[in-house]
Amino acid sequence: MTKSYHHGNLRAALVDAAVGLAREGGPDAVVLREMARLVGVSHNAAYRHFSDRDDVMAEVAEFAMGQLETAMRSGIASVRSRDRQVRARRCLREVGRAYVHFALGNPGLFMIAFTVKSEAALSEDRVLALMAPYALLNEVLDELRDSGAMPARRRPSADVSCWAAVHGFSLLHLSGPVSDAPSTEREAALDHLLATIERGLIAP
Amino acid sequence: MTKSYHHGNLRAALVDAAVGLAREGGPDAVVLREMARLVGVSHNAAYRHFSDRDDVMAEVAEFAMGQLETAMRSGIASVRSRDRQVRARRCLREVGRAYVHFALGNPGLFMIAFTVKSEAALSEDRVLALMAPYALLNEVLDELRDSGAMPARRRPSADVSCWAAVHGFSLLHLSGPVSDAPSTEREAALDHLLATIERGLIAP
DNA sequence: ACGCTATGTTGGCGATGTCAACATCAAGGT
DNA sequence: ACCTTGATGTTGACATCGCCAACATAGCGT
Repeated sequence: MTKSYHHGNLRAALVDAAVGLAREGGPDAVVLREMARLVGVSHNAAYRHFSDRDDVMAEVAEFAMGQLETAMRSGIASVRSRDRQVRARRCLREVGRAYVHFALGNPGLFMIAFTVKSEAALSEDRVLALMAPYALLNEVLDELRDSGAMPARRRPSADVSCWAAVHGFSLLHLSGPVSDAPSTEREAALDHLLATIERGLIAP
Repeated sequence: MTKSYHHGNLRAALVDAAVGLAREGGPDAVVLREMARLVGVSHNAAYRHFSDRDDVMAEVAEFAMGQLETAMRSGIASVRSRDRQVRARRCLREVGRAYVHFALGNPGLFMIAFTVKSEAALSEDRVLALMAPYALLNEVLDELRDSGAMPARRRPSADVSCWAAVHGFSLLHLSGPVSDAPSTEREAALDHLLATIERGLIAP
């Protein structure tokens, strides 16, 4: 019955295929006709489930952001400290490390997560899903302030600063001039970056 | 005579057109056939001067990096301090500010500057040209260390940290979730970011 | 049983990057 | 002066892609 004229859940299958393509070759590899080929359906079938290629991209981006969020959450979960301030600081570091590790480990997905057209009309909950990692970072920073580890006056801009640092680090290593650095060196550089940001935020 | 069969300096004209397209619409707008149309020459003419579309992109990227470098240099030139340490710190800030301002002021060019395929066979001097902004940042950081403003042990990873911060900040505002922030707020966030990084690097 | 609507399919259009074959010019050796 | 040669530009074609229109089929409610 799976071979019937109607696929049953073509949409999910197409998203799967799109995610697969995205993993392999990044944004440019997400090709509607190739998705259809993979699923065994004829081109144009996707237009019954997606309005547009951008619509597909947004779907993949949502998936990627979800993956990124769980990666960040498991980073937080790995923190064991009892002291509240120490714990808050560790959480920030682990969130940052998880972010970068996800980006470097899933380059295609990561690139797509930030390829969403701003002009594209996004539904309310889709926007919410795309912002989940950002919201999580904000929680961590709130705790950093509430625990007293960071001066409260730094809180408003801390989110952008932290995000910029790890985001830029990831991109420099993905499509930038330091993309050929060995992983041990890269890890050391990441440690230094996270430490620098932490010092900058913590300093009284 | 300019209307002769042979254009004279088609290559330069094509690069001009490509840069123009890049300014308008970013990487995707750099279309070989459109370049040819703008110059008034038939498609495929570009293949006598460029091996590939990637070759054209590399050319535009080189131009963009050149512009970025001069922007950074004029940022440095605006620093007036006499004290060596203060001066070094100001230079770092102005370089960072110039980087971000260039990115936000020339989104298309900036995006292309970091779109160069790593696999593409780049000539030695082309690689050098593409790394010029990076080299300039390194000079500034060397002076920050030599002046004693920054502990020497921080020097090795400082380049990546600084670059990551401003690069990430730029991208978050260009294609990220904070792209709709008003410019005054954006400028304040940039100040905070630069201050945070500076604190993180300077701290003993 | 009938029809309505969601879902797939076929065919086509315009655009793009790239290749192959051809045309034209500019220069230089004889 | 002429003719060859290599560089430069053109024409035409092919494959691929996103998207639109027209058509076909299946499943569901009445």
